[in-house]
Amino acid sequence: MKVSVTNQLQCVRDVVNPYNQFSENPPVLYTWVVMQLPKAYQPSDHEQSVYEMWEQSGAFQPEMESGKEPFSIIMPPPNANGSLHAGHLMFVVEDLMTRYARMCGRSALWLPGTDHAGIETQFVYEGVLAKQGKDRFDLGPDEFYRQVMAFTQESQGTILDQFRSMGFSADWSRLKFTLDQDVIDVVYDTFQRLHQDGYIYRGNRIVNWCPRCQAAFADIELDREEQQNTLYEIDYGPVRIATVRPETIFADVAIAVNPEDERYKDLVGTHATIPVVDREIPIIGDEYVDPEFGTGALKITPGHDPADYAIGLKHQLPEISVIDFDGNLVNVPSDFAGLSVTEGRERIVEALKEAKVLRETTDYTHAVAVHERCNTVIEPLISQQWFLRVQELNQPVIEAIENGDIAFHPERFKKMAVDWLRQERDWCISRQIWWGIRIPVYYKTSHDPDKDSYIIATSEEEARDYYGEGNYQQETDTFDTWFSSGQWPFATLMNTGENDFQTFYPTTVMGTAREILHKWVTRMIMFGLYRIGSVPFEHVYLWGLVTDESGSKLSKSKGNYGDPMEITNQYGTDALRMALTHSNTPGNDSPLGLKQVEAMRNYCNKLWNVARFILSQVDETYTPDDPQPENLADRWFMSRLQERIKAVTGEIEQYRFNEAADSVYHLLWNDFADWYLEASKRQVNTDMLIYGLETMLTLSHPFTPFVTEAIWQQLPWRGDMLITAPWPEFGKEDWEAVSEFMELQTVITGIRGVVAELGIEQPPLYHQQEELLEQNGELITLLAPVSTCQSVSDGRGLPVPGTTVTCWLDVGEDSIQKYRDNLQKSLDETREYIRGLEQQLNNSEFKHNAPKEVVKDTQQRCEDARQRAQTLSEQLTQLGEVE
RNA sequence: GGGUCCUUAGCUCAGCGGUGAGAGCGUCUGGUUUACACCCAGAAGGCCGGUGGUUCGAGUCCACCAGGACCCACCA
Repeated sequence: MKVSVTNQLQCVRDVVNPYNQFSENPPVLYTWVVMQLPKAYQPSDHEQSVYEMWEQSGAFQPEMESGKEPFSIIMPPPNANGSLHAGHLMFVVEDLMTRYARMCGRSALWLPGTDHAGIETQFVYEGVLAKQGKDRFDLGPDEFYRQVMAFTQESQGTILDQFRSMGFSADWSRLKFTLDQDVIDVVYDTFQRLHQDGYIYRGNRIVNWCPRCQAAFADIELDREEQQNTLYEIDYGPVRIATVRPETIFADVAIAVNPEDERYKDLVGTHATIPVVDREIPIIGDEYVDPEFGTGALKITPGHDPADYAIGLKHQLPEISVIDFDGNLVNVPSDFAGLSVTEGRERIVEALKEAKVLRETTDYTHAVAVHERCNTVIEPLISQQWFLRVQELNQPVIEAIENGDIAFHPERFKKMAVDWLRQERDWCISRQIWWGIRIPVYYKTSHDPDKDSYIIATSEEEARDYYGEGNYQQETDTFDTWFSSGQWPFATLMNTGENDFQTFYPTTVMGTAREILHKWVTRMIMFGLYRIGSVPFEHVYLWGLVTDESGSKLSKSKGNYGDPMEITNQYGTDALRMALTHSNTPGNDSPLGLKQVEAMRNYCNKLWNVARFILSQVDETYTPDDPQPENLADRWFMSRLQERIKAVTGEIEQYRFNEAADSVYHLLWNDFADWYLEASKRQVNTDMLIYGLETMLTLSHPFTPFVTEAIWQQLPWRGDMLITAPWPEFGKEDWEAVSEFMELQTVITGIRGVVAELGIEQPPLYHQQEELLEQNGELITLLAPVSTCQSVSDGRGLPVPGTTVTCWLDVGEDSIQKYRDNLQKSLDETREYIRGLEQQLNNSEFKHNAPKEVVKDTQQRCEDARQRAQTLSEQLTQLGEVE
């Protein structure tokens, strides 16, 4: 007989459950079927079919026009050509939030997309070309774009399949790509408006040039790399300067000194001479110069240093370029022309030595800027680029953040975002990358002096309308990828469905890595406010890196990079998801260890087995009724469930997903499995068990969607799917039951401790008409290693420690004496504890200032402790008598 | 140079001002309990980095110090 569960899951909605196959046969006890299920949860048996069921059912698509409150997250688009890596793992919290919202009855949309990943993909494809002995210049921008597009479309599926295997409940029917024409149109429109409003300009400015990529990059795309260099001190006639870049002396236009510097004060206004070429340059005064550093005199090279560029502008100095786009020297004496920067440096140092102007060299370690993608040293140089003036545009962003229009989780990133926005300089938005969105600009080759030198146009016809007939050249530069992805929230929603933008903008949450707070998050807010007039999201949830257990970043080169797919294959996707959620605190790195994943695999298995046990308690005709607590354990567990539902709900709402995961974990393992399930072996309350199971599955679903749904599909009375089942509501808590059951737990734990410590076998337990024990004797004999639980008129034996309930274990005399010390110690500790509490209670200021509940609580605590101490001491006295 | 975070059990980390400080893993002891050995029961293990301060009350808030991680920045 086939009992494979997964085969049953193919039908969507009208799910077949394992009973149906017996329906024409004589009734078969469900217990029997359940016991045929594997003892251990096998993720691979379920994940694919469960996912297919969800996807085919349309559960990932939000219910539109339902009047439901919308909830939306725009997924940070992964590289269309890439595969799943550590950087995507925290997306599980977005799935978690989406699933939670969906279960709460909201119209939930998690909108996925993929990114063309300009530079990265261009690199990859250039590699492909290199194997054919070609480079991109052999193809030209248009052909190159065409080929990369084909390449991307071919490999796009991988990452999406992997996201599916992670259980991501994104609405794939709305999938967008950053180079979709409708997205590009939105970006063009924004560019047009920004230009009209005067925020865009084209100009010769100093930029961060990567000779490797043949492109300019924004400051934020650079990394710093420590480099060992030499600081050269060189005589420039009357002053001596210090530099690490002697090869740029040909581009010097001035020497700057601090005007307060006594040594050089008088030289300001006179001239210095560039050695080797013997060119005279002015000596100027500027506060920027630090008299303490080097010689206190700074050579000014506006063409090749950003700081010098700023000084040059201030003093209206000329700009000389001596390094070309390949990083070679140009416009220099023929001895140096064509040399690379490094060779040029060596050659000029020799020349300086010969000229006897090189005075001193010192080793110097400093940070040089390198391109974050290829690690090539950046050459600052002047080139013509497109810029966006951001200061004014950032103003409303700062206000929105400070007003709290956007809530940051954790909050500290609010300040970081604002600080960055305040100091951001004009943003160079043009890239000499070909795989990207072409800047919509045309130039007329012979341009009419009465008209602009360029025209914003998306096609040549448009340009022609303005300029008339002639030869046109299209701008080959593309937009910085962040210029377009900054518009992603609305560029997507405007093009995914008729009412999507109206319904889901502003989106609810943006969840992303904290490292792109500046690059992406602040810019999305900026574009949202500029284009739409409202923020693009109401909450920002930021996470750090997923690292290995020692806190190192996961990387292939470090060898600690496990393919996440290997982990999910071995332990199951739920285990990885739960481990990630559990080990992540907002804003911080998450060390992910396999031990943790294993522990969560065990959690999934525990869930599976709890279900197996409970299902074995019902027969196939069972239909659940409202749970009615019948005994103390029922009442306690019912109360405990209410409390936990409330807690988990609150924790999720407050973005404390790790705590929510922890709550769910312990609810299952400790409360449900260790206590309630064990207790219910005495008296089965089926409705309670089922209510507990269903609640447990629901609470756990956002964390571990597969196993919970797989179990849900086993519930014969259920024809629906857990993914769209309602999130549980919580009712009243029963404090009396809680406190009574907890006392019982204390007694049981106390007995277990004593018995284990002494290594004895099931002694009888005696008490003197203790109501709690009298009513729960059977439960105690079931859960604690005692042979019986009896009321006696004259109790004797070893008192059970830690409880106010007076009871004794009937053990041998030597055992009692052996344990006496433990009891004495316990008594001493309790007395010490009481002393502390009394001290506090006697403090009039405490009574005066502390909230009433706290005082009352403290009194209660003290009272309980006194009672325990009294019980203990009486019992010890009795023991003494025995002795 | 500016900023942020971290420092709690052997390891990795939670801990939202309220009082004997928690988890997972690891260690030790004992278990062939038909839900689960991916298990059960028990135990050991902490001056919560240091010094001050605020408070009736501090692991939690503030200041400084020490060590570590990261982000930003135009000292050549």
